[in-house]
Amino acid sequence: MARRSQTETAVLGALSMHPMTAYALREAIRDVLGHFWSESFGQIYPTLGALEQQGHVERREGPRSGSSTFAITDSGTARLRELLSEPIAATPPRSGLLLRLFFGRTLGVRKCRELLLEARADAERSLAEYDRLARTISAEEAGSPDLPYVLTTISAGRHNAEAAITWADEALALLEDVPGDDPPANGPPANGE
Amino acid sequence: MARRSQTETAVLGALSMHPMTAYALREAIRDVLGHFWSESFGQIYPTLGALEQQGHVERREGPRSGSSTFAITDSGTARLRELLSEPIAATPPRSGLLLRLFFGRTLGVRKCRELLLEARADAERSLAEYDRLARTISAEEAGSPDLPYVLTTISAGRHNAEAAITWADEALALLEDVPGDDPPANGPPANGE
DNA sequence: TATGACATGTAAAAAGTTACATGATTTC
DNA sequence: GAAATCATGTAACTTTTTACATGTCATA
Repeated sequence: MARRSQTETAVLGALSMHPMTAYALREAIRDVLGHFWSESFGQIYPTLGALEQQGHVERREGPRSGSSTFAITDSGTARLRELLSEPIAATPPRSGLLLRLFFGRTLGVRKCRELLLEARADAERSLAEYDRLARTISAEEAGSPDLPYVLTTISAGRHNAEAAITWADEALALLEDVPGDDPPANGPPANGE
Repeated sequence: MARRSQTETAVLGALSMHPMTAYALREAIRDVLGHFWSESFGQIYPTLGALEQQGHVERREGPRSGSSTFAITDSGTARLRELLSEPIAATPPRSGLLLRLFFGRTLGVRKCRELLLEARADAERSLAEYDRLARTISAEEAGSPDLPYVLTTISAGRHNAEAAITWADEALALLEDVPGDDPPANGPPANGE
């Protein structure tokens, strides 16, 4: 699955739930899909244009003069089904946190602890945000056939956040026992930055 | 933190553990950092070259004629410490699995179940791999000051994999109750929207 | 002496991000 | 009537991936 077609998936998918303007699409992708997917806005308009040309979406009159609402067409739904059925392209992992911890000897125990505390706090915040989101969406979309699927993805986020908290606590405990070097050696230890 | 400097971090970090050839560096980045970080190999040689010019790494005679072993210098260690201290650049999430599940109504319950079973199996495999890795590294690096940090990152992988398994089971149970539509062939699912 | 692992690199293409440019409409 | 938000788009830039080109050494 070429990368480009993943933008297509996100756009068609969002439109499969409600017709909306390109602007609303941006926001939906940022605020709702945002928890597990990201699209750069620079790609949305070109993709929408291409989808329109292919007849997968239809441009209708928008809420304002000069604005358009886009709706998915039957062929768009078929295309979406096709895209969703393609094998999942593995996204290479990139965790800046783990990269830093891995080289913790050089970074120093103290800073590692700080990073872990931050990560823990972030995860707590995410947890609260997922709960809020689940409540909001359950209310807004009550009875919608999309609801169980949406709740499933939110639950994935919850589980990840919970795992992050457990892990951080464990790692903090483990680092207790590590000699508190705080970078020894040569270089400027407690300075710059 | 510009993207480029993250490649620098990975390269300097790996060399901070052992001096090695560029080839071994590639493998270390693929096999060890690979669980939470990825670098495209096309960047490693140019980055090494730049680091050499800046005096952060030193080229020594390698194990073969024409090959070189690279070692980190004092200024390289200082630079690494600097890079590790920079704020973590948030990497935008991109989960192909969640993107598909989110639009599960269009994809169909059956295929969603298949995806979840696959994800569960993947997580089980990861779990086994993390255990193997932890054993190998504990033996190979016994007593190394890097060991606790390395084990911490492996533990993060374990926790994630465990969370994925719990979540998948939960999601599978939840999807039991969803009307088994399995998209009415090709036509629009519930309507035209 | 052929195969596979070791070893070093480059160039072109694709993808993604960012910042900008522009204007309409609502709300305070 | 000023500010915030809604709305649409483009261009330049950076990053990343992929595929390729080349050669050495051990070993079976």
